[in-house]
Amino acid sequence: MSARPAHIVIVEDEPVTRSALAAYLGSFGYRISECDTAERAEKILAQGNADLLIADINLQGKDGLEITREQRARSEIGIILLSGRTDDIDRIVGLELGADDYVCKPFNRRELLARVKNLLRRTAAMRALTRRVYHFHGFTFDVASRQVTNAAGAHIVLTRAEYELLRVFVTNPGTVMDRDRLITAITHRQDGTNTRTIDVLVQRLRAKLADDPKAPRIITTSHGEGYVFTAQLD
Amino acid sequence: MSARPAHIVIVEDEPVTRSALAAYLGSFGYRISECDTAERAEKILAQGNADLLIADINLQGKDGLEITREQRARSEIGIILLSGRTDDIDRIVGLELGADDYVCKPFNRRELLARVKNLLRRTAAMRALTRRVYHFHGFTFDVASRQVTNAAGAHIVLTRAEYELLRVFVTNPGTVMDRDRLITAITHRQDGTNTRTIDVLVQRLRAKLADDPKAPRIITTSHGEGYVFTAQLD
DNA sequence: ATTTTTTGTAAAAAATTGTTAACAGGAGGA
DNA sequence: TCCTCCTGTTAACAATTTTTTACAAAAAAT
Repeated sequence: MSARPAHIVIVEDEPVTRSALAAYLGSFGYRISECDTAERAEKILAQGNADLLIADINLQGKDGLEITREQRARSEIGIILLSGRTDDIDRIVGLELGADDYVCKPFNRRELLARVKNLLRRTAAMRALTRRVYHFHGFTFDVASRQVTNAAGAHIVLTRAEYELLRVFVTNPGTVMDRDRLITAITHRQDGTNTRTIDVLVQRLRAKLADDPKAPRIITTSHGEGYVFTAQLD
Repeated sequence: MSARPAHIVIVEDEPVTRSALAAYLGSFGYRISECDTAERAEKILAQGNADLLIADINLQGKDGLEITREQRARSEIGIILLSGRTDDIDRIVGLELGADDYVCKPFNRRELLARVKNLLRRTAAMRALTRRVYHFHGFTFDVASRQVTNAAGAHIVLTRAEYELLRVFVTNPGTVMDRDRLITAITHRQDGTNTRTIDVLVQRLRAKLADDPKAPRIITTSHGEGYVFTAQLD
């Protein structure tokens, strides 16, 4: 039984470096997502559950600096840039764009681990303080305090799984998500959980949000694909 | 920069480097305290209003690494180490002691400025957490004197374990903590204590804080994972 | 129109937590 | 020293949450 490990996204198009780094950090219990392009990384980052981004500055297509600029504009995720060059200008530009750290290859992995740990300590505190409140269909959903109130102001009690499910939906509006993705976002188990669990949870969440399954306005079924959050966020 | 400029303490025994650095950072509006020894720096840091520490690793007497170890034990102040050597070992030791950054001389001052800015952004959130008195849901919790008072001003007596538990919660808001972590935080031993002890302590703490277990607002159960402090700290 | 696949729902089963009570050991007082 | 009170801990059982299972209903495919 251990607390949810930090989720680290690695973007690096050189396979050897990438997998070595992933294996090393993974061995310390972090949850690692490996990507070879900026586009794939952004898909994962869009899910909103990543804690730290490690990006190579020299990528084919969109590079590490562009990812840094875009991510910093929308979140406070920790960012560490990797580079093959020990160029001052590159480093300064990266840092001024808001990257928290800049490590030159070849890097000492123990040093990188120390930097990762320190940065996660910083961002953990920041995450706890950034308050996100969503409004839809008269409901108010406070992510930090896990509270939901309806249009009448009544307090709606959500269980942990219902809360996690609503959080995934609300942070990915308009995106069809299949059951596997929803399961991994919700369960704390390691082994495979039956995907039908999602159906039951969706049903209970719909009931609490007064959403009619036959004409859903908040959580819509996408037959053969999964579910989508279709309420208007205001 | 806001009304109150960030306060940066510089410890460097080489006068030229120190005053150049102080002048440069000062020109960006930061409040700078210059010191040439660890002892003087500690006096200023003890006042508790510093936001960032920049320390040379090679000082006469107590060096930068020792300062780092001591400060990290008592606060979450941002720490940047300076060094004349590009030695891997020195750097790793510094980072593992909890320094947020490590810059080798001769450093580019624009780079250092970028690092200072980024680190201050991170610690701004953290500073709110290193307070001594917390307010939530009408309660006041004074960590130093172990006192809790409710909205009516009545004193609430906490036992040692209840106090330790509340302290862990309050200093890690929004973070789901499993029972093992909570156990080791309140009993300072590693051996197998029944994790269900936490449940009983949480229940008693909830009772004293008038938190309904069926719709908790202060200490929320995260089924299968642990507990989270979800009250808004103000 | 019929068959197949997928989803909604209810209810049981499994896992986890809430609550109460009891016990051991330490602190402090008589 | 013995006693009492209090705290931390464990155990037992009740209540709740999560997951699985089963089957009806709906949607898609043939």
